[in-house]
Amino acid sequence: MLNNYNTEDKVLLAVDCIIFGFDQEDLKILLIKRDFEPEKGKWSLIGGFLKMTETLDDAANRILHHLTGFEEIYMEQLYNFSKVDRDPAERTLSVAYYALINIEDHDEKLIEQYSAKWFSIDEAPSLIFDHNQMVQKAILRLRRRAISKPIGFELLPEKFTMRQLQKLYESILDEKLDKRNFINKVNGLDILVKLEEKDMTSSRKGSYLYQFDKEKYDRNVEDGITFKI
Amino acid sequence: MLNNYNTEDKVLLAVDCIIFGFDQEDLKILLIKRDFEPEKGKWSLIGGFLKMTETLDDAANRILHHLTGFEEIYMEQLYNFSKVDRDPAERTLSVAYYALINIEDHDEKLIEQYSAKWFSIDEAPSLIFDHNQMVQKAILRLRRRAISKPIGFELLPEKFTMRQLQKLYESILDEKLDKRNFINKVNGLDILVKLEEKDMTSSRKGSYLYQFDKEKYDRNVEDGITFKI
DNA sequence: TTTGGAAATGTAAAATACACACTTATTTAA
DNA sequence: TTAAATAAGTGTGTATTTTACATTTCCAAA
Repeated sequence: MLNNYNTEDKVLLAVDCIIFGFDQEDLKILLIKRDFEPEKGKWSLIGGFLKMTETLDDAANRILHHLTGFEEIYMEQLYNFSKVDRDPAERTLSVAYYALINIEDHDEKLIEQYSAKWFSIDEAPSLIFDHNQMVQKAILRLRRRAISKPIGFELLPEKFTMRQLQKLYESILDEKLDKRNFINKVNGLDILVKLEEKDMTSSRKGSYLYQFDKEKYDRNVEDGITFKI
Repeated sequence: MLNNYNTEDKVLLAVDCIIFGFDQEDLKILLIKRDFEPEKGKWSLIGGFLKMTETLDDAANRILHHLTGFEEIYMEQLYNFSKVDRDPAERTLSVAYYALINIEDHDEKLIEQYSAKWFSIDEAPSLIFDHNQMVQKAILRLRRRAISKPIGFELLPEKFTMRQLQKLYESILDEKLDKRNFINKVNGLDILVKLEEKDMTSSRKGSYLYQFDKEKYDRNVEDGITFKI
């Protein structure tokens, strides 16, 4: 084992992003129609290549910002996919990231510009390379994270109803939850602020809006109180 | 976004392995003293570079096999470390893997040959580059895995006592566990075979040896019964 | 045969998770 | 004005899981 850095192989490193959104009904992912070879015209995750001067997180942020116009997106590194022939054009490894964004205030124009489209996760088309595998892994990771960390709120507008929150979790976990048990549990966490305001769009009675209180949550964490849905 | 693979940067990709072992008392990691620059003489994880013709798993296996002589080591990809200047010699990213091996039957000669040494995780020396960070992350991952998947057995000899198993979990989780509760829980999982044989080394009475029954476990999984310690 | 030391064993209490159905508020249409 | 429709809001008992906890058994060695 010598310090022979020069004789070692160098590879292209792609970063591909699974962008999750939630439209009040379904968990969705944002896909683009590839306008270049190989696999031109097919659907794929949004991605790009790592540059010499940036970290993987930087690259993922750059790519996400480019497509969505957002900074400060919630994002987590997922896995490095390295099958030798995964990209037929050239030996390329890809580090998958998943990101959570509030689907409501994304930039329509950018989405159009890249022929991007939101798909419900169970209606998404087949993707190029190993991107389907990436999505599967992202869903599993999101599931595990969402029950133990308060990241679901990243997918919701700042103010949301209990029902919206419940539907979000139902779509992430892919199972029906009991309304009363869910609300009891969430209230027990003591991390939401109930507002005076009501959302009147979904019913005649209207339903109270809530906000996630990050400071309260952080204090809970310090006190060893854990988030668990 | 064009298919300009040629203009993209290529990087060196290292694979570094956190090798865990268990010596009946402490959780340990295997480290080597670097015999090449940069950071010659310092302790580090064992690692190597990805070759053009192999996957990351292949590379990790190759590296592990090289040092331990084993094939079929339990192994999981952990995370990609990508700070731009993490390796002062050249832009290198590293994919960390952690591995679990039965410390008893590793190859002494190979270990010596590479000036490798086992360290208890809380007595390990400071490591080069970002390797300390890798170890920290590996410990957290191992903790999460070990309570939800029966991977602890990878660290034990084929036949082990309940007490050994408990000590193993105590050292992984870094907390004392109650003997009766632990045994009740483990027995409840219905994945161990109690042997006739006893281990006589630790007491006059001797304690029964157990074996992990993978087939039983697999059947449980099919039946939706989950492992949970 | 006594002694020392680890192995083996069970139960009650507490906390958590789960199942489950009716009332309230409000708008719109009769 | 009253009735009907619709989603919101709310609580309790039961089952399950987790936790706390102490004594007896077995064997070898003295």
